[in-house]
Amino acid sequence: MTRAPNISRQTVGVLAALLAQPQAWRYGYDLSKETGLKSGTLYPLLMRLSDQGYLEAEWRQPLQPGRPARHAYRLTGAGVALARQRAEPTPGAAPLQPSTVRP
Amino acid sequence: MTRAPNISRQTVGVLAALLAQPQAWRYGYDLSKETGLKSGTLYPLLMRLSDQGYLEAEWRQPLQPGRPARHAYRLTGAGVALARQRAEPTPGAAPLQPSTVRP
DNA sequence: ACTCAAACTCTACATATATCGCTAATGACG
DNA sequence: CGTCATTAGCGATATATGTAGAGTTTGAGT
Repeated sequence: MTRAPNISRQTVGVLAALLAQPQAWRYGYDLSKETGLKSGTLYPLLMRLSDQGYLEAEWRQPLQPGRPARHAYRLTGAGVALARQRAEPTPGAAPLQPSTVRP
Repeated sequence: MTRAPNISRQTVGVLAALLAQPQAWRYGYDLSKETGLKSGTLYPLLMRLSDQGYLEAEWRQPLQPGRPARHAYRLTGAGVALARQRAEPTPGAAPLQPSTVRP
């Protein structure tokens, strides 16, 4: 391993958005508008987190025909833990060693 | 009525494309590439012809999730007749009165 | 400090359909 | 010929997700 995964500003932003309502299913399109990320950044990011077990993903049928189906995402238990770790750097806590941050 | 419907170059182009294989179901996206028409021109046109009974339309589920469903179109009997009328101006035939062109 | 490779971002493009608002073409009628 | 209503075209934008390839960032090891 030459680099810690899931620590980028963009990833942290998505985790924070998901952590705001940890049990809600969120759509990629809505997350992209909320975080300002473009599809080429966001969707690979969501797929990575999903592959790593931090998100669960589900397809939803479109309400209107002619619109694409929607991919819904939600944090798993591990995802909530990761998001808390990244989103709340525990300001007054014990000095955080760099290696602590990596899973 | 102040103007004859379905006589524009664009409409005739679509009718000609459909007439090439009169019983095949064709997708809007493919027709747009074949005829060079942009979506803002093509889809309203297809919907008009469909509303007027010249086309039958059917939704097809996408092969991959995440892609939009496809709207398939095919000429009806009336559609074939209209397309022949428009596509083959019968060069040596009797002089075509303007009113003949209107349905 | 320097190199190296994995992890990641970003622009552009592709898939498909549809609506909105302004403009242009058409042809009947005066 | 000019006016006027109807019909249609067209660019822009929206809905949603995804891939490709080039480039950047990061941190471990030297």
